[in-house]
Amino acid sequence: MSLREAMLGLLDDGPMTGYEIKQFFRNVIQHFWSVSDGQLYPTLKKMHKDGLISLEVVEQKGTANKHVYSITDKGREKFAHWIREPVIKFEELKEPFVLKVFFFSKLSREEILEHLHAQRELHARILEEIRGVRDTYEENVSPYQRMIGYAGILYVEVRLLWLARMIDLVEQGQIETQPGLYTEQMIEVGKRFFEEVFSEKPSKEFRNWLDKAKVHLPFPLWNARGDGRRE
Amino acid sequence: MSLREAMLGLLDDGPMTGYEIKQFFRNVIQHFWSVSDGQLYPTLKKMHKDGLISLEVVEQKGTANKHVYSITDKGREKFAHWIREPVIKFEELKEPFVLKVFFFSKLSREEILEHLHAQRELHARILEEIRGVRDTYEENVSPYQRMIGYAGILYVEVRLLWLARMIDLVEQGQIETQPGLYTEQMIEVGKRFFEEVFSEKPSKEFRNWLDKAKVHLPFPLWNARGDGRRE
DNA sequence: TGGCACATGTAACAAGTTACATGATTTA
DNA sequence: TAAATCATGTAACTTGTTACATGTGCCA
Repeated sequence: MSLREAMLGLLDDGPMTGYEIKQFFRNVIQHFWSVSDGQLYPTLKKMHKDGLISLEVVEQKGTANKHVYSITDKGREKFAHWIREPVIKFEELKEPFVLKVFFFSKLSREEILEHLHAQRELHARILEEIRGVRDTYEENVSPYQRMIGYAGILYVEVRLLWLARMIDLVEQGQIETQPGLYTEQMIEVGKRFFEEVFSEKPSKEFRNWLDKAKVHLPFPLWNARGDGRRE
Repeated sequence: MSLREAMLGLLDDGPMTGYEIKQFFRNVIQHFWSVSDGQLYPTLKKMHKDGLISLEVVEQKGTANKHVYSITDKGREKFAHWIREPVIKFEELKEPFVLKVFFFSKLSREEILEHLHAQRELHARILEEIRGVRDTYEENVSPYQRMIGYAGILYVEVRLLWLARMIDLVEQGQIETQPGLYTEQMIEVGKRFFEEVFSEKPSKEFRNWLDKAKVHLPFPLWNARGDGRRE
C-alpha cells in the first residue's frame, strides 16, 4: 500500500482533513491515482491508531465535524524511509483491455473494431482531461510533479498511436483473425509501424496516416514553434 | 479479477494443468502479467467448484498427481461474454515509483539520481528480457499477441526516455529541489524535450543526447532499413 | 424540490501477496 | 550434495472496490 505513504507526503506540508485529501486526489491527480471513500477514511483511521498522524476534531454546525490530521515524528520517519527505499519491481501491463487484445483472434473483425474504437475514444477523452488539469495546476506544482504530467500525456499519446495503428490494420484486413495464423506480411507491417514512430524522418505517407488517424503529432502540449533549437 | 478470464481463454484452446498454465505465464507473458502459486491454484479450484472448468486427475508416480482442467460450456459462455464486454475504465499510472517522483522535491540531488539510475537499469534489463521472449516466441503467437509485445517494448522505451531526460536535467542542475519552487526555465526545458520526442526532425543535439543517454532510437526492434517507405 | 457540495463513515466482498508445506527426480 | 524441476496446495494478511448510511445548507 502506497496510499499511506502518499498521504504522509501530503501531510508533511501541513495539516489536512480527509475531505481535503480526497479533493486533492480527485482534482489534481485524478487520472494518475484515484482513491475511494471506502479506502481513504479507514486508512486515515488506521494511520492514526498506528501513531503516524495525530487528530484534531473541529466542531461544525450543520454538517459532520472536520477531522484535521497532522503528521507525527513517527509518520515523518516512516515517510523519509519509504521515499529512500529503492524500487526494484517492474510494473506490469496488467490491464483487462490488453488481455482482451491477447484473445482478439477469438472475435470477429466487427467486434474487434468496436473494442478498438471505444478504447480510442476513451483515451482521447482522458487526454483532454489531463491537459485541462495540467493547464489549471501547472503553476502550483513542483518541477517533478510537472514531469509526471508530461509522462502521463506521453503515455496516453503512445497508446492512441498503438490503437490507431491496430484499427488501420484491421480495417485494411492486414491482420487475419484465424487463431494461430502467422503471416509474414503482418510482421513486416508491424515492424514498419514502430520503425516510423520514432524515426528521424517519418515518411510523408506516415504523417498523412497520422492525420487520418486523428493522432495529433506534434501535439498542443509542446506548441511547436519550429525553431528547431534546444537549450 | 481477469485471471479467471485469462485462464478460460487459455483452456479454450485445449486442456491444461495448473502447472502448465503457470509455465505459460512465467515464460510467455512474464513481464506483462505474472501470477503467484498462491493465487493460481486456489483460483483454479474455485473455477472448478463454480463449474467453469472440469477436472481429470492423472496419477503420477513419485510426484504430485496432475490436475488436468478442461473448459466447460458454462466456462466458454462466461469467456465469450467477458471478451465482448466493453472496457470503460482508464488504467491509472498507479506506480510506487511515480509516487516517489511526485515527492522528489523532498530528496537531495544525490538521492534522486540514485533512484533514477536504478530505475533506468531496471528498465534496460527488462527491455532485453522482453526482446528475448519476443525472439523466442514470435512465430508461435497470433498477430494480436505480437502487437502486445511491440506495445510493451514501446512503453519501456518511452519510460527509458523519460528517465534519461530527468537524469540529464537533474545532473545539469536544471531542476531545483526547493519545495514548491517554480522556474520559467524548467518549463521551457521540459516543453522542448517533449517537443523533440515526436518531432519530424529532432535536432542533431537531441540525437546526440539520445546516444549519450543510451536510448537506442531507432531501436534494434525495427531494424531500421532506411528505405523510408510504407506498405 | 432535486441535486450537489460538504463531511464522515461501515460492511461485505474480491483480488492479490508472502510465507510456509510436501516430496520425488534430475542436473550441475 | 546442493539446487532446480515437477506438481500441488494452505493460511494469514494486505489492498482495494462497491454499495450503503447519515445529515445540513445552498443554489437553480
